[in-house]
Amino acid sequence: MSSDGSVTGDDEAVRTAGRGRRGPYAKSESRREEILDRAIEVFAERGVDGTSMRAIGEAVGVSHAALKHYFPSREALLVEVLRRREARLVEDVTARAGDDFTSLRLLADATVRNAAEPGFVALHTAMLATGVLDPDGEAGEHLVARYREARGRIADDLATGVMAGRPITEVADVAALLLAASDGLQAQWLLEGGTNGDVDLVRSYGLLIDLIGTRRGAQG
Amino acid sequence: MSSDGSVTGDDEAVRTAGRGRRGPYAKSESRREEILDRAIEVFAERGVDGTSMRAIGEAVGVSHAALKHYFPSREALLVEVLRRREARLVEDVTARAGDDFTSLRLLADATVRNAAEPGFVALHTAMLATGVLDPDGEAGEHLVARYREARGRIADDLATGVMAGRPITEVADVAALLLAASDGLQAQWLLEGGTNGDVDLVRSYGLLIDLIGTRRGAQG
DNA sequence: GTCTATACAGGGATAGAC
DNA sequence: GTCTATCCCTGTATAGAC
Repeated sequence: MSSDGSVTGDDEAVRTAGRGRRGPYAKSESRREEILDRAIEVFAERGVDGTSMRAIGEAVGVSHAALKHYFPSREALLVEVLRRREARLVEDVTARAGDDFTSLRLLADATVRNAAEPGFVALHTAMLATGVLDPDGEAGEHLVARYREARGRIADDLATGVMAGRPITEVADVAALLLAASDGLQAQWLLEGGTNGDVDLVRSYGLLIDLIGTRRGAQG
Repeated sequence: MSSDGSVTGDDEAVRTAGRGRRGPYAKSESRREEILDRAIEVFAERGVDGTSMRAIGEAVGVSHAALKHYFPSREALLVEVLRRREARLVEDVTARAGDDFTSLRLLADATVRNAAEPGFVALHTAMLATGVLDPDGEAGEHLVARYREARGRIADDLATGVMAGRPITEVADVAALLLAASDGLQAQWLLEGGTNGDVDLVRSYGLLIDLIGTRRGAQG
């Protein structure tokens, strides 16, 4: 689901990432990684709202203001957490899929994974709202890119698969619909208390996938 | 879409709403209404993030702390704004629908209305995230009730309409799916800059409705 | 480059005036 | 019942030490 495979997603950081030399950003990079690790720990323990800059700073052992040398804002830091998680999810799901994977199958697998990580689903929902309120902010820019890339990839796959021969606008709409339903169902699922609640995330999403995979008769 | 038709949605307030007598809550009620009116003005001018308690307080002419006598929190106040808007939307859409309205048609009409009010769509998305992060908070409680009611009503309508004869779980899943797709598409739509962007909210949602209305072959 | 100190605005909570 | 004053905690911003 990520728009790229990088873990850091930071242009400057990428320049030196993984190399042993002591370049201008070498230390920054490892420090960034450490801060992210701590942030994820705090996040796992206290949730999104509990992950304050001061709490992360405490976990790292520095003042909250020091974090701004590595992340311009709390929003940017949380986006980075999200980015990491997305990259990990893509890896895991594509690995599991083996040879015969389609976007539809990938999406279904990702949903199963999501159902096992309610904390990250909540983070995604929160960042989506943040991005919507400010599309030019860190969350917004990341999500715009991520959704564009995902819609494009899904649409391509659909166009050469189950929707071969359909008009492009319809294919594009279905791609948007697939991502939208995932986000919306996740929200209702969390609202109902997750897996124990009345909303069955995996089953409902599976229904949409079936609907698209087996549909007939739409005039086009 | 609201779980009820009330504008205030407050049990105590409802007791005296609309009556002329000077009961214990009469003054509170008109003051609440005034605050909400001002809040909506501030909200329209400065957006969700700009609608601080202090800003509303200024518009009303009191300190931000005074607002707490009418609304326990900013979250509660914004939920009330949302509630009002939902009630208005239901009125307008049902009025327009005339005799032959189904949930499917109503949902499509509501989407057209939503596309004309991006500010409120953003508010809804923001409150949804707030509710997800804390389902027991004001936003969470309202949304849980609202979605349950909406899912139930849509499911009933589907069961006696286009989905007659289908298994109940499938009908319930489609109901959740219809609300989910609406929320998710709205988010992508706002992310892409609204009506001028690459995501066509009304068209994409219409496609889902067509998909459900004309579907065949799903094994039941 | 890394970090502390500090100041400011926001939401929330409480005490107490009237 | 209505409201101000005030305090706490948060994210953010800046100055400046090293």
